[in-house]
This record gives sequence, structure tokens and C-alpha cells, in this order.
Amino acid sequence: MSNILYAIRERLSSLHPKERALAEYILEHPQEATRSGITELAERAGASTATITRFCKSMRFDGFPDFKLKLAEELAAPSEQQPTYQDIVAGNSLQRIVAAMEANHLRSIADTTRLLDFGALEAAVAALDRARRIDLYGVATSGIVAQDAYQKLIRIGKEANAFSDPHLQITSASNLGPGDVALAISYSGATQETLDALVCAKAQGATTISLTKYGANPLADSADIALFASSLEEGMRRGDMASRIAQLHVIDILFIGLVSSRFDAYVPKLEQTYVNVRHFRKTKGR
Amino acid sequence: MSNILYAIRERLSSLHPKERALAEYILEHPQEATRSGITELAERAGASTATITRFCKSMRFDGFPDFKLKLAEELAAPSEQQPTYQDIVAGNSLQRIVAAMEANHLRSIADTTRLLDFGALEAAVAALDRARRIDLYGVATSGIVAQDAYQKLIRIGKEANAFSDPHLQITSASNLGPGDVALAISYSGATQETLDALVCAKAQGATTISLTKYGANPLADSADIALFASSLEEGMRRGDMASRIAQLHVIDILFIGLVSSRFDAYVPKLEQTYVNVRHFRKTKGR
DNA sequence: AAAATGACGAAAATAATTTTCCTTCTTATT
DNA sequence: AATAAGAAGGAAAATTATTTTCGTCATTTT
Repeated sequence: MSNILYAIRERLSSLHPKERALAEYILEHPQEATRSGITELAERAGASTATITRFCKSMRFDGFPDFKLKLAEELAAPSEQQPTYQDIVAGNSLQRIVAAMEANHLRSIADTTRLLDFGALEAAVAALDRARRIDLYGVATSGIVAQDAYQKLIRIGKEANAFSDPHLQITSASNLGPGDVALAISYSGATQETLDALVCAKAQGATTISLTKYGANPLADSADIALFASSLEEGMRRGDMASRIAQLHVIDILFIGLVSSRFDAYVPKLEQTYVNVRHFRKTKGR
Repeated sequence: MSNILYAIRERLSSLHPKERALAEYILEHPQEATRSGITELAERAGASTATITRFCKSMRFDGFPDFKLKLAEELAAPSEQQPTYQDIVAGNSLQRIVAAMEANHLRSIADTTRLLDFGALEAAVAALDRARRIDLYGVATSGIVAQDAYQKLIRIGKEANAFSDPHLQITSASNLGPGDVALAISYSGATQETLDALVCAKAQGATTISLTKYGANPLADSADIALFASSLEEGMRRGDMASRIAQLHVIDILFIGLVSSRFDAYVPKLEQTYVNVRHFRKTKGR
């Protein structure tokens, strides 16, 4: 199922009556939602146009037209051609596991790419470029992603730090200032410690960026710039595998975007780092 | 190519100057055309909004919004041919970077899957299942992958440890014994420290597994079981991005293979870990 | 029971698109 | 070469769509 429809279904229970009526109508007639204007849809779903706009904004779209466009794009990608997410169950042969894993990872990268918000991406790259200091927050699996971003950033001479420890996160966030950047990573977007750190960083005047699963969530709501990686169906036995790969995909894009934005400044540092590591370790490898 | 873009190109020669300028702009930046409003597009294409509307009508669309929607749907449809590895170069637009990144990651996962040796995989899973202790070695980017494997293994109660520090690697390897497993990760397969640790582990009687790029390399040659992740074309400016994702892909397969091999033993631990983390942190997230 | 909060829609405000209409440019004709 | 006819194209008016504001009503809290 499409990520947008999935995100809607996920939120269904937490919606107000009219919003829910609207959400249910969209879930039942997604095609029609993309074809009609806001007034028409309001009538058919039994809600007001105001409710629709509010709903779209709460889903972090620019507005109804933006929602319509993104939904249309998702619906246009025929899912029967694309591999769909596979659950992992008992007693599967290695062959089946490998096939399922491949499908999930491919799908999750493709989905993430399709859902990318270029505006947010550009803003994030610009903020990272400007930043005097960059803090990276993430716990457990998301900590791995934060570490990965950290390793990349220091290669181009950025003053970056990654924290998994809640106390250190807050400690470091407290010492950020305007122009600095805090990038908080959490699959669910609901990790309290990471959220606390982000809020703290924001209070210090830092530019805050979130990287979470798709759909509204506390972390994304609090961040100045919200980036998303595709979310898998619930019930997937270990949804965080694909999501972590999707998040790394976004990190890679951010990093290459950053390097490309000022090629002359960053590439020499990157090359120098590489040369130095080789020279001092006298090995070819990583 | 999309039908709409194709239709535009076909009509190109029969269009008036301004319409042609518009058409050419759309052909070159189809994505942007779907993202922007009519005013914005008019400015960028050097035509007036009136011209755009007229153009859309002449193409038998209802109007500009209709055109935009249909074009977006077409562009969202899955891509034509198998993507090939793309190099990352200066001054690329974010759109191109994203497209290249997606192509590389998709390709690298697909390639890795195709190159998988099921025999080695099965042997690795069996060794991990048997192991009393599991050591994970990896430096820098490969250290991230080792950390990821570590986080997974401890979730199912495996006594695992990940080391990036060369001294600690050796120290820990020295205390492995028969039945234990050392999994060494290095993209090049030539990282001296990691190789040393693996050799040391082997001398202690541990089963050794390597995870490297495809092809002969010291690490794979020394390991009892050699696993491979797809190697990118040489000269790729940052080949380790895709390779790291491919390595994680292999780790995921190993892990799920392990869990599936003895579902009844491992899944309850996995579930329990998950429940406990949620309970003690009183959050839904990661 | 009063106050506070929040959902919600009517309607005003704003934004986007389409249409009208007029100017300008081209081309055909005298 | 001058002029009329016709089409291209843009400015701005008209229309249409979307968003925001604001007030009402319902629900919850004190």
C-alpha cells in the first residue's frame, strides 16, 4: 500500500470525527481524491474545505493541492510491478528470505526517493553548509545512522558529533547556538530522549532537522526541517531494517548534496582525508 | 519516455515561439513543471501564464492543473530500464544527485543479492547459531556495519561484541575459542587491523567469516566462510556509500536467516527485548 | 456551574488560474 | 512601400480555488 494511504490509516484512530470521515473517504476513494477539487471533496466526504486544508497541513503537506499531487504520484506507481514489502515468517528457506529482504530494501529505497521533499532537502543542505557545529542525535538503530552521518561529516572537516547517550545529547544541545545544526534521527519520531535533545537545541537557536518515518510525528513536528524515510507496514517483524537502510540513503543524499553544493571547498578535504588515512595506515582498505 | 513528454516533443516543430520555449523547458525539467505553479513556470520558461493555459488546452488537457497532475502521474510510474551505477560529480542539481544515489543503491542491493553464495550463507548462519560468543571487527565505515550487526545479535541474546579499536580487536580475538565466531568486515578486504584480528581469532580455533567486496582479497582468503557485497566500479567518487548499504543488506539476511533457522528459540527473545525496551523507556519509538 | 479548550464551518481573505481584450508583429495584398 | 488581415502573446480583469480567520457550539476541566 502507498505510504500516504498507510500514514493516513495509521493516524485514523487519533483523528477528530470530521477528519476521520474525510480520511475514511480518501482511503476508500483515493483516485477520486486526486481528481476533484477541495470543494467537491468536502461535499462528498461530509466535511468542510477548512477541515480538509487543516488535515493536509497536519499530514505535513503544503496544502490540499500538494497533497493531491503527491497522492496521485503514489497511486500512479503500479504496485504490482514493484516488489511489495514481504514479512519474515518462520521456516522460510534461505532463498525466500533473501528474496524478501531484497524486495523490502529495494522498495524502501525507491519509496523513500519518491517521497523526498526537495525543498526540505535543499534547506537541510544549506543549513549543514552554514553550520559551525553539527550535533547528531539517535538512539539504538538510529544511533547507527547518526554515527554514519558523523563519519561522513568529519571527513569534510565539519565539526560534528554524534550522541546516543541521553544526557550527553542534552549536554551538547545546551551548547549549540544560532547557525548550528541539530539533526535528530528516530524511526518512529517518538523517541523521547531524541525529541528532548532536539527541543533543547532549538531553544538554543540551532537549526533543527529531523529524519523519521513518513507521516506526522512529534520529532518531525518540532523540527525546522523535516526529512522522511519510507515507513514499512506495521506487523513487519523487523521494520527497522529497511527503515535504517532508507535513512542511510537519505543521509547519503544529504552528504553528497552538501559536497556538491560547494565542490571546491569540500572535495579537497575529502581527498586529503582519504590520502592521509591511506598513508598513515599503509593499507588500501577500509 | 512518458507519453505526455513524447507528445510534446512530437509537436515541438509546429509550435509558436513562446509555446516552444515553454515546451522545451518542460522537456528539460519535467519534474519542476509538476512542482511549480503556473506563475512560477511562466517566469522560468519565459512565457506568460496565458500562454501556458493555452498550451495545456491545445494539448487537450482541462487546464494547467490537469496537465500538471497527469504529468506527475506519468513521471511517477516506475522507471524504464535497469539503472546503472552513476558517478557523483560537481554542480549536479539535487534532482540528479538523488536519482544517481537511488540508482546506485538499488543496483548495489540487486547485485549483491545476485552474487550471494547460498552455501556460504547457510554455513555462516549455522556458525552464528552455534556460537557461544561472536566477535565483530570493522574499522570506520565497516565499523558502522559491525555495530549494526552487534545491535541485532544482542537482541536475540547472543553474546556479541563489536570492535573498531585495533588493540581491542586483537585482545578480544585472543580470547575466542572453538565454536566461537569472528565476523570481520572490510569493504576492500585489505584493512590490516581487521585482517590481523581475523587471523588471530582463527588461530584460537574460532570460525571466521569475512564480509568484503566481491573478488579475491586478503580477508576473504583468510576466512573460513567468505561473504561478499557488491563492489562498485572503481573510480566512483564515494563507492563506500553503496557498499555499506550492500553490507547491511547482507547482515540483515544473515540475521533473519539466523532467526528463522530457530524461530522458536529466537523470536521470543526478540519480542521480549522489544517489549522491555518499550516498557522501560515508556515510549513507542526507537 | 463557570471557564477553558478544541472542533468545526461560514465567510472573508488570499492565491491561482483562466479568459478577455488589446497591442504588436508578421505576412499577404495592393 | 503601404496597408489590411490575422495571429501571437501578454496585461489585467474575471473567475475559480484554496487558505485563513473568526465565531459558535460541544466537551472537558476546575
